[in-house]
Amino acid sequence: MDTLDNTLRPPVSQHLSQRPAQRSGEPDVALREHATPVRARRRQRLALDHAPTESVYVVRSGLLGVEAAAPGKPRQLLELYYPGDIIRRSLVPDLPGLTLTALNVTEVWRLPARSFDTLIASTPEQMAQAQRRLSEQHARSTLHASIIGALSGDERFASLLVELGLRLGTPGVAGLSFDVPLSRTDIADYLALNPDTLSRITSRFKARGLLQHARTGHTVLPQWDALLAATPVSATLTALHGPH
Amino acid sequence: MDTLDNTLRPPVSQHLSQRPAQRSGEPDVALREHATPVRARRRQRLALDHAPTESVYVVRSGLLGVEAAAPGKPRQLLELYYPGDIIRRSLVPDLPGLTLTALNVTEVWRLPARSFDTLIASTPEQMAQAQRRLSEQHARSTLHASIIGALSGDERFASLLVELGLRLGTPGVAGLSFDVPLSRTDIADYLALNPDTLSRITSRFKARGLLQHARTGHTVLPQWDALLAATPVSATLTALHGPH
DNA sequence: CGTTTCGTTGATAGTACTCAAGTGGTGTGG
DNA sequence: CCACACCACTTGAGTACTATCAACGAAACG
Repeated sequence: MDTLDNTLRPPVSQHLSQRPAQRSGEPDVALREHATPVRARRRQRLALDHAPTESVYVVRSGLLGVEAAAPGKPRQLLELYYPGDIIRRSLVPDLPGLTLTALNVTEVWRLPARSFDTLIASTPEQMAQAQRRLSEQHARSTLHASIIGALSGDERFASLLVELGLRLGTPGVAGLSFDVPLSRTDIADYLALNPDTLSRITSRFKARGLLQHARTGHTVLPQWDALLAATPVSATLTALHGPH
Repeated sequence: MDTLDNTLRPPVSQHLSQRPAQRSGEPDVALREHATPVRARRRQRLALDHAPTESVYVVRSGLLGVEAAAPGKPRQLLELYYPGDIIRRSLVPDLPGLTLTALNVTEVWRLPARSFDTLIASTPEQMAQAQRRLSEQHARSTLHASIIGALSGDERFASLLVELGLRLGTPGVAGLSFDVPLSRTDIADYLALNPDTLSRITSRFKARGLLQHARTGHTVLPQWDALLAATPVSATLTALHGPH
């Protein structure tokens, strides 16, 4: 089942709105001219080659993720990519079973790594913006490691809900709502949890009134403040995923 | 007890040697001129300020790490920095209790972020090298998240031993040997394990003959191949921490 | 309307955590 | 030189959390 592509919705509130792929102006017109627009459906894989044929993807809409699966280990969702993010092989470790997958209906710009590097280097603004974005992605990666390493299952799930709420949520009468672009398995693999355990956690959250969701994947977070209180890293998440 | 600073030793073998801070030539003469050399003793903290007074550190020798400690949670060692690595606030998430600490006797170059950015941008080679290094650090961060999230305690510890062996180890008659620059607590916090649990793991490793260590912190890995077999990510570790 | 897939839930097992006691090395002072 | 305290590490026993396995139910698909 395809879930809706939330990233195309216009922002609704100032504090809990989605952001456009690029914040300030459009310094990526040069990229647009040299890049190939690629549309990917849910579960579609994108090539993640090494240096000679390395591609750079710039996310335009939707959600992607890099997966790994060591033999004998459950699949892992290592990183999530939102609109504006930069994806390339050299940023990702050489793990067994590494794939770049669209979790959603997505649109990306693809261009050869060489072209990307020279284009980016052509103007200082583009360079600065790309570096800022890459720094942000690095920080998010570290934050994710921190969440996986230090928090309990409930706290991890609350952290993900906060992240998705900040990224995709639109305020409504019943609370912040959005369509979850991830399947149950995706979420479990992202949070380093067993799907069964995750199911217990979601049941607990629903019982506590922190979460309502229809089977279509549409989710409502009725108590945003309580959700923020349910994870020790809510401030960090807001800084990295909230509006700038 | 201070442990030795291994990073100044010359390489001994081709496959398991240490690397100099910079691999190819010395493209960082410009940095050297504008940077302030800073020496730090074990446990010394270095400022990790935000944008207005942000500093960039380039590691010259020794080992550093960023720590975080959410209230009510054990301390976490989020990332390790080796010679050649670039450290700056914007690369790290805004976690509670965030500090940059020297785990070792270290020497770093410190310079204002603005100066660093302009210096790096002055020549394409420096820019390329800095980006390569930052990509590598990003990949290491993701790999660490993968290790923390998917592997058992034993596998995590084996992964760390492989990492340290590749970075610091010198071949000897009894096996690969090096001085561990991390305390027991450091290791536990880095691997997201309890110190007690870590102690059990090391005992198990010693019993299996994978590890010998004197209380001075000097460690010998008698069976490198068996150690590689003890972690599913040995190939990835070798790619990121081994000689290039 | 069967078949498949996904999510839920219960029972059980495994792993790591917590608390506490014990051990060995180290440094200090008598 | 020994007694003592201190610290880091080890180890045991009990607990908590998550994983595993299996059964069940509901929705989706042919």
